[in-house]
Amino acid sequence: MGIHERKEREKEHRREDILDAAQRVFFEKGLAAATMDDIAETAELSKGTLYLYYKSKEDLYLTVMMRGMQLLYDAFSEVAKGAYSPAKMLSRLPEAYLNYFNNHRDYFRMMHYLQAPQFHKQVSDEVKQSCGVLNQRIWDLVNGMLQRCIDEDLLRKDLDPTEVGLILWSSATALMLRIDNEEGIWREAFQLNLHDVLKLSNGLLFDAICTEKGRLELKALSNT
Amino acid sequence: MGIHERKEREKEHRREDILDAAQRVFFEKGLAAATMDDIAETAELSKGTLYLYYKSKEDLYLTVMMRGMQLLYDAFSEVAKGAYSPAKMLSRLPEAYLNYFNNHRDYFRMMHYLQAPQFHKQVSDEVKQSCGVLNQRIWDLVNGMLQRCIDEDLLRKDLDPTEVGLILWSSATALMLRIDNEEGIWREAFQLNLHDVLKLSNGLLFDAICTEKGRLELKALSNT
DNA sequence: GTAATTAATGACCATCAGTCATTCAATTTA
DNA sequence: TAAATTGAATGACTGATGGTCATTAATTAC
Repeated sequence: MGIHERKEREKEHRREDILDAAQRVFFEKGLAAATMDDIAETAELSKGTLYLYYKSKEDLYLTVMMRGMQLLYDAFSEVAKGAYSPAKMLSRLPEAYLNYFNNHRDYFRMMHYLQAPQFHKQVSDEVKQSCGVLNQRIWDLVNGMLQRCIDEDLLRKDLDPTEVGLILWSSATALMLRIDNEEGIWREAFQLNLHDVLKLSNGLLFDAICTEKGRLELKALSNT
Repeated sequence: MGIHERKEREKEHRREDILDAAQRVFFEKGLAAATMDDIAETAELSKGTLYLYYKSKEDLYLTVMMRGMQLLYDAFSEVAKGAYSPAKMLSRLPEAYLNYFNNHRDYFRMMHYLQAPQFHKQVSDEVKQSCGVLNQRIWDLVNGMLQRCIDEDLLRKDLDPTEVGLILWSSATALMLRIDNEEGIWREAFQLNLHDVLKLSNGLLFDAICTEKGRLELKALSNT
């Protein structure tokens, strides 16, 4: 009796098709400007059908966004599992995030539309939870790497890895958001290259959190 | 012939009344959840009248927000003009911003709802320009202060004041947004006090941008 | 007192997220 | 094979909301 299983597969397939359509529309228009009719038309389905597979527009949005979170997880995972030295790993971490920003800009953007809290109303508990789990996994991964660097005496032992991670992440993300939205403004009004500012910001912070040993090893790496 | 002038005053007064009403509603509900009918009811006017005084909901929003920007300008202005030593000024700068965040949380929030670029569509050119001017004035003020600290050999001479300002501002703001939105999450999931993280982040950055002299003077100040 | 100007109104329009009674095709039963 | 059952898909509809405009009311000018 493979009929039931075939139907399940078809249903899953349709779910993915809808998600692909939603992704195209959200990438192009952003959350607010995208309409469910747009997505329905792109998916070549009626609007009502979308609601058989996803509870709300916001659920669809977050589900697309989770694809982006998974990509980021994979990128960090690569850094963690690559057979690098701990110092190499430490220097690869910001590179990996910058890479993600440059190569998956659409996902990066999606991950930061949802800062306004009032919009979380429409998100189903399941999706909220899935998001939370993925988020936690990413942070655990980063924390693990930073802890290793502390153990190896590359980062100061008096610092908490989670605090360090949050500081590095937040400052990098804040500048990336400016690069994404305001690059022209800063170039024209202040003759500032925001990519350089991001590099400087990272450099200053790493200088401040590294041990002497860590600074030396990172410098040695950047010279090769 | 004072009639015309009286009418002008009344019109200006009404404009302010509408803005007060809008402020109350935006503070309570945020941009998305606030409706023009809410604002009209709060102002005890019909919705149509609002549009005689403001071109759009977004215009109203930004005009309220500019009150908050002015307050921030005033706070920084106070720091710049207070008869402090340059070192005192430097230490007061992050304090002033943190103060603003704590005491004018509603305005702080408003200033960060508008990250999504697609919503700027509805903003009139006049309001956009006014915002830009205020923004520029704030940055000029901060840059001036940082330049003074560089001249006084408190901050490293190889750094650009605008770059330093942007780095300090962005990282502080990013953490404040997390405090505002996610404080509970971080406390529960990672036993992290975000206020402490903010302090640490500032400490690390100041350590990295100060000269030896600057570090000593700031340390002397914090011990008194 | 009458005409002209200005302020205010609220019914109305268009858009859009989400719903649901109905349709239609595939599957099962007899 | 024919009838009955299931459930996927539909699209007209609802309610909410930003914005408009013809009409009304009030004030000023002559």
